[in-house]
Amino acid sequence: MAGDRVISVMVPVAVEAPYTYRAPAEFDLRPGDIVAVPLGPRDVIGVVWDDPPDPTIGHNRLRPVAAKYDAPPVPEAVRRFVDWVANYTLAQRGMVLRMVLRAPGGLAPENPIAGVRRAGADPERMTAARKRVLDLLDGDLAWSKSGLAAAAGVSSSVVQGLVDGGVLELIEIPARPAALPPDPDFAETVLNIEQAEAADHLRKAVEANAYSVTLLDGVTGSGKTEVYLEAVAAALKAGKQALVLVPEIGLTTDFLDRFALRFGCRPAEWHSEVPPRMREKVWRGVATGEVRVVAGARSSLFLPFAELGLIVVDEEHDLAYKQEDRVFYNARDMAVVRGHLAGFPVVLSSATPSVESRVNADAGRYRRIVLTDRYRAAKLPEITAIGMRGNPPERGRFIAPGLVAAIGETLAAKEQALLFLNRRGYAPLTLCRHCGHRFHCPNCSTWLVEHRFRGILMCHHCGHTEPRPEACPACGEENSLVACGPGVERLGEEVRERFPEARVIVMSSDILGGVKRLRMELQSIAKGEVDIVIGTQLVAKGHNFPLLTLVGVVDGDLGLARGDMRAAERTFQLLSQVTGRAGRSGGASRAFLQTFAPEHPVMRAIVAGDREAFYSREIAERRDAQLPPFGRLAGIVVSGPDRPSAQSYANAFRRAAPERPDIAVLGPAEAPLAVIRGRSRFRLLVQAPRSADLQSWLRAWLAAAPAPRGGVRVQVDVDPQSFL
DNA sequence: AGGGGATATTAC
DNA sequence: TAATATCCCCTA
Repeated sequence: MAGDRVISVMVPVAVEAPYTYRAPAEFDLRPGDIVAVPLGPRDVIGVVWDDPPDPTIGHNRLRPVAAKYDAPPVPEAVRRFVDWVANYTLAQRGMVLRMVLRAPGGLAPENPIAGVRRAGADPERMTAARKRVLDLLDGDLAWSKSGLAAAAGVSSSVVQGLVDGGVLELIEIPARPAALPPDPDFAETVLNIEQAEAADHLRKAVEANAYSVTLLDGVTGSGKTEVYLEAVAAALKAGKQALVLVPEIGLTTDFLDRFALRFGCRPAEWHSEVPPRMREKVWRGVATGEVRVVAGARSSLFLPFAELGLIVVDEEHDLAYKQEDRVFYNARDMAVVRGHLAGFPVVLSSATPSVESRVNADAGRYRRIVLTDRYRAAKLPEITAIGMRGNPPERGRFIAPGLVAAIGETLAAKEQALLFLNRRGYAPLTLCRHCGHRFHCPNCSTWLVEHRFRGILMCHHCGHTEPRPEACPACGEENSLVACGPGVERLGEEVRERFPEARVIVMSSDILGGVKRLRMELQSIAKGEVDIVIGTQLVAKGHNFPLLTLVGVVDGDLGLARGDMRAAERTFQLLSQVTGRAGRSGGASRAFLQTFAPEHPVMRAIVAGDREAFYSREIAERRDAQLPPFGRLAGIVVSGPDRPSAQSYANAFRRAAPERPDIAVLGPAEAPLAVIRGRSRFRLLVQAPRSADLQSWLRAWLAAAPAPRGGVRVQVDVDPQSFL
């Protein structure tokens, strides 16, 4: 039609480029505007994008934009971020945009709450219920309709009756905001000298209003949170929004409370447990600028902040920052990119930084601030290694004599102990004493883990479960099945036998009752209602156990066995975090580390409390490691029901290989990496030292090689630094 | 023939 | 991604 324009709209589906639509002139659409557009049989939400419209789409095929939402436009910085992330992760731009638009209800302005207020004389007929309502309505005060009914203990029809009789008048109360505005001057934190200097640096970085990355590297209990909250305060004072990324916010009430002590109220939260209504509120508040601070899981990185001026990544080394489905990204790295694109500082905080971040700091790309003192007189525990060859537990037991003695002493002193074993369930392997049969997962190449409490055998890889039989399925022998090795359930059994009077709790991610129960259990531990806590890595992360004076690590070597590049790093991080749980409130504390390899560099670094020893060794080791040469394919990993075509795709790679001697191709059978979720999808896992070269090479390769049906996905697990 | 499951195609 | 089309295998 005359006056109509042709525009590009990015839709949240798996497509790379925006679609082209006809825009009725009265909409006056500009890039960033949120619209509804027809797509196939339905209408979807889309965003007007900056790409020039595709001229090859015939004008008669163009469909008109259906509506424009009355919502703040998606800011330029967020649009460029979507483009960048899609390009880097080799995901479709539409799928990245989808992560931005994940609160569809957030687009309509929120309905005000129905409220009432006293308007006329007493009703003609007074009842007891009516009187209770009117007694509450003293003066001019407005109440929400439902709140008033609840407070007076009457049904809402009583209130409605008073409205109909003209005694009350209906008014509109604005809906409550997602979060109150945090006050940067609410309560100044008392910092030690080291912290004050660090806070000062961060404050200046925020005031500079320019891109920078600071690695806040401080031992457990050195008060990193207090320091970076000062950066948040500076951002608030500068009129900017701030985002604090945390690995699993659903579980850290502790953090929210500390935030409230500093700023007078809690931040807005964003994570999977936030109910839909609240999500919408937060999304809208972030876009309008009403919400000033968000604490959120990795997906909060894609919120449409109107004026973001700071991102803090807490526990930056945590693996929970990696998303490994649909769009593959590491939120820590993408936070750095977000700061770079919009020109604001990013703070990475950890007691055990990732090796990548340490290397970036050493190379001068990040500024590193080290906090060495523990805060508020807390002391790091004294750590002792127990060599399992020289000092083994009794047969059928898993706690070494030295650790048993230490637990006894701790109980006698009315103190709290934590036993850490990173293995869920009762026993990692079940076999038949008679014929030697071992229980395998039918889908994976792993053993089935016994969960005795639930009476099942379970695969921790794919989730397959089967009941634990009475007789051996191979030879039919009764009562011949034996459990081999310990899991936390079995450890609990041993502890209850040895210390029958102690109050014991076993915590792992498969306890029933979810987050609620977990929070309650953590509270009862903090109140001292538990003597011995036994747990998997759940207990290593973030939770504060103020009464803990003893930590025992039962099988410290567990994580080292796996052949992946980061095994040593992960073990170092986990053991540092879990031993650091002890002694946070001051006083003497101890940790024992049971290990088969006390001479292993990771174990020695933990026992000596020497972080630098670990990092210098690990960095040197990786620098000298025989990395696959540039462009070498480390493997093709395939899953799903589509094995034959996976095989043929692998063969296509093999045929291409002779022309590129630097490419090694491995089919699904030999792929060194385990199964991926997703159906009939292929993913190349690629390692290369220089990601920029790799990216351009991959792009060229993908352009030259026809993609198989179902598509190719490529995950590049490298640092994005070299792109910036 | 026709149901059900898996897989392929398409959307401006 | 979500809706729809297509293909394949099975039973009857």
